[in-house]
Amino acid sequence: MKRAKTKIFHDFIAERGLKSTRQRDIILEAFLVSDRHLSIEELYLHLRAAHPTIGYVTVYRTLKLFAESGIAREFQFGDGQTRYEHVAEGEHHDHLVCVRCGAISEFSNAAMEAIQDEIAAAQGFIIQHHKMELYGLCSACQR
Amino acid sequence: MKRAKTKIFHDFIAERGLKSTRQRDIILEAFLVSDRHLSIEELYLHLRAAHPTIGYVTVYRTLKLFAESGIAREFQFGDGQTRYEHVAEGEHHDHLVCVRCGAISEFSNAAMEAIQDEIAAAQGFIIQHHKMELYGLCSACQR
DNA sequence: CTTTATAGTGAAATTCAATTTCAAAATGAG
DNA sequence: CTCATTTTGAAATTGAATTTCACTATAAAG
Repeated sequence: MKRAKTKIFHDFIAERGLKSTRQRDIILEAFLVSDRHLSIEELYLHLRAAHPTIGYVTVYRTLKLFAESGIAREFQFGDGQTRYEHVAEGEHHDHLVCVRCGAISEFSNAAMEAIQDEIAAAQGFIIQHHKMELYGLCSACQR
Repeated sequence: MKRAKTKIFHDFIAERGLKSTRQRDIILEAFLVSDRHLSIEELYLHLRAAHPTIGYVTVYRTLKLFAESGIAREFQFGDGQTRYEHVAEGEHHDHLVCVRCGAISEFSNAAMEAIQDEIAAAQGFIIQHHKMELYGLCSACQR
């Protein structure tokens, strides 16, 4: 899985005539090993411990490249930071976001997708993608 | 409807010990008559034609007040601007967003809400609110 | 109808993350 | 190794939201 994404990204780099650099490899490794849903800032700070020479901008640009290559996806939850999550090929899921602790968990539901298609069809709308997030309290934060 | 919201807002102003001002009335009137889903910028520019002395900041603060009073709701679609939409009491709906022309239409679906509740319950999550947007091409933009 | 304490206004300044710029450094094709 | 091209990282810029502050308007009390 991790290996597969590494290959996808390296292939992407090659196809586009881009260069393989030490920084990109380090950032890729850190991203793949990380929790899902990291923001640029979070990944940058995390990396800085072991690699103080890698700049915020490089992390920013590299995450963009991950998104373009298809191994990551950009997300906006309500906190003003752009987050990047891992993408498993073919898989789609939505999110549960805890408004207290910020934890993000995932779910997917075929019935829901079916209803979305019906709704869109009824209005002659062609869906390209969607966003579905449930905000509330995770079980740990209920007290 | 429009009258009802005017009253709700005026009551809110009174309860909070805030003051009724010419600017607030003008902005309220313009908001209620407007298309739904206006951004601060859009409403500000629209107002400026007839009321050049009203500042951006006042529109910004007044829209926030509308949201607090319950007659409006803040929304983030993908375009970097915060938008405000009219709220009908008790009513909830979701959005279809055209990625080409930016048109926003609405729908609501009871079955979908039921599924959301099931999903949350299964994870011991308590939903406070949700966000559901379908992005794609509206019928007018398919060609 | 004043007075006066309080809230509101608007311009300018600030914040905050994202994005761009640019000179120096690294990569890799030949 | 050489050189054209891409990358990098710091600094600058952008764009929207938000805060500050001096001045003005509101409305409650007298």
